[in-house]
Amino acid sequence: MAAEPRTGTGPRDRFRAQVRQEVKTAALRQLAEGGPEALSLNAIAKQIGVTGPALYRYFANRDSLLTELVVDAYGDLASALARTAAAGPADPAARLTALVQAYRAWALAEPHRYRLLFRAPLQGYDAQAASLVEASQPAMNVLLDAVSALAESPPRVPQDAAAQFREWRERHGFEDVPEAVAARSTLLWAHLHGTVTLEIEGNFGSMGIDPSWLYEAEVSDFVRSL
Amino acid sequence: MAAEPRTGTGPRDRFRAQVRQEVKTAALRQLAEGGPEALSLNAIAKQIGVTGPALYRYFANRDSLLTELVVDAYGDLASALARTAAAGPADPAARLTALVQAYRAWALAEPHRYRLLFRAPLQGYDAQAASLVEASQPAMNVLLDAVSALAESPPRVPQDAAAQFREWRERHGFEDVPEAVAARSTLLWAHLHGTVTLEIEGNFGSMGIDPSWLYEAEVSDFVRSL
DNA sequence: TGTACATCAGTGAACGCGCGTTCACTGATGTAC
DNA sequence: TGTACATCAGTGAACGCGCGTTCACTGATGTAC
Repeated sequence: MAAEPRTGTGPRDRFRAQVRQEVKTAALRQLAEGGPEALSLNAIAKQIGVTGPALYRYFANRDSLLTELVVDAYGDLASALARTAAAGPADPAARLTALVQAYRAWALAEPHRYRLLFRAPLQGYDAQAASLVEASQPAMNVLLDAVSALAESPPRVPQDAAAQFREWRERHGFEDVPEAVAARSTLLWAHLHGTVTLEIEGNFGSMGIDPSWLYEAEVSDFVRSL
Repeated sequence: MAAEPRTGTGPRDRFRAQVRQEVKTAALRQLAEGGPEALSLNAIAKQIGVTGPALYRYFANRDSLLTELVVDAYGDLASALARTAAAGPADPAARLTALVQAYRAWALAEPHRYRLLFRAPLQGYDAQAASLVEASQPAMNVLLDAVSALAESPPRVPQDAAAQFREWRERHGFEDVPEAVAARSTLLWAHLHGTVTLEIEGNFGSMGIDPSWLYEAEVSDFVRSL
């Protein structure tokens, strides 16, 4: 009943890895179809043609599976952003625009995964565990870089706010990012998150509005504010 | 077993109204303490010292109760904003700042109710029903007014976006609001929502950051963008 | 190449729990005469 | 003011369901000699 005995490359290990992936895929499909809380081990098991208890060969329990999905999603979002940053235009403003669009596109393509990342912890699930905070860094990193490239002379930020961002920066190994840039990036991220959230929850849809314009205004206002 | 037989003012009606209120209060307490999904009729019944089926005297079913909580919350938020607008400073920019703070304060004071309004519908619950869209109008109204007062010359907005907001405006009886103001207000609202959401979910807390500065920057950037 | 053994995936039954909702019924409360 | 009756709040049992998780066990699979 050990959930993760050891990692090797024998035939059994490959089989394990494959089934684990199947389980995760089924879990995501379930999240996508059912409501956001629809993650039932028994239902997943049924979907991959197995009885419930069999899953305990692959995951210690429901929370472990959930955590793994969250970490995967952070990784996926980060690499989507990194890909955009790498392939995008050299002009900093255009690149930031591309990044914002990539962020939006990722959330729209898989709203259930976006929710997994930023929703309140489900039923006593321990989000903000150390491993999760760590997993969320790379995505933020890409944004920070893009804003840095844009802000030649760091914008003004009140002293006490700056102090908090200085600490945050040092705690997470972003030593080379000016605190004002960190602060400004956070603001952009909060705005982006708000727009994305409302869009994926259908709030703009029920207003009959295509929010594309909001994103454009968001970026251009932001650039002008630097 | 009729859930809402008729409304009068006899002693029995007063009793009914009182119990209904008790039920709602218990429901909110439960939402506040348990996770966001923790709304169990049986648990509510136990809390007010009654068996489960008794609740069906007062609410048709779980969804009805939920809907009523949502409508109440919209009303409460709207009146908090209206109170702020009425009592606030005459200067339009200062008043908008006060409104933003009031919005934030309401969400912080009762995060579970804020989530109730803007979260994705819980397990197949039919949000965006007509009655709910209607209930959400008054709060938006206060915001629209404040932005109107601020925007003497309506800011530029792309044609197609303007057209959508024109329709939205007419559908909801905001005929006297310029579409550009509606568009700009929506942008402000989206930004505000993002910051508030991240704050109540504890994302800034886990970064060790006091987000007050973000709200200030938000409003001043917004005012400058008009 | 063939056999013996250890490993491990998966089963089926069971645990205790909670959920929303229905139903027939009891007993108290207000109302009409 | 007193009695008869209708109204209605609340009960307790039951329905069918699903949940995460444990446990002892079977049977297949890979491995070592």
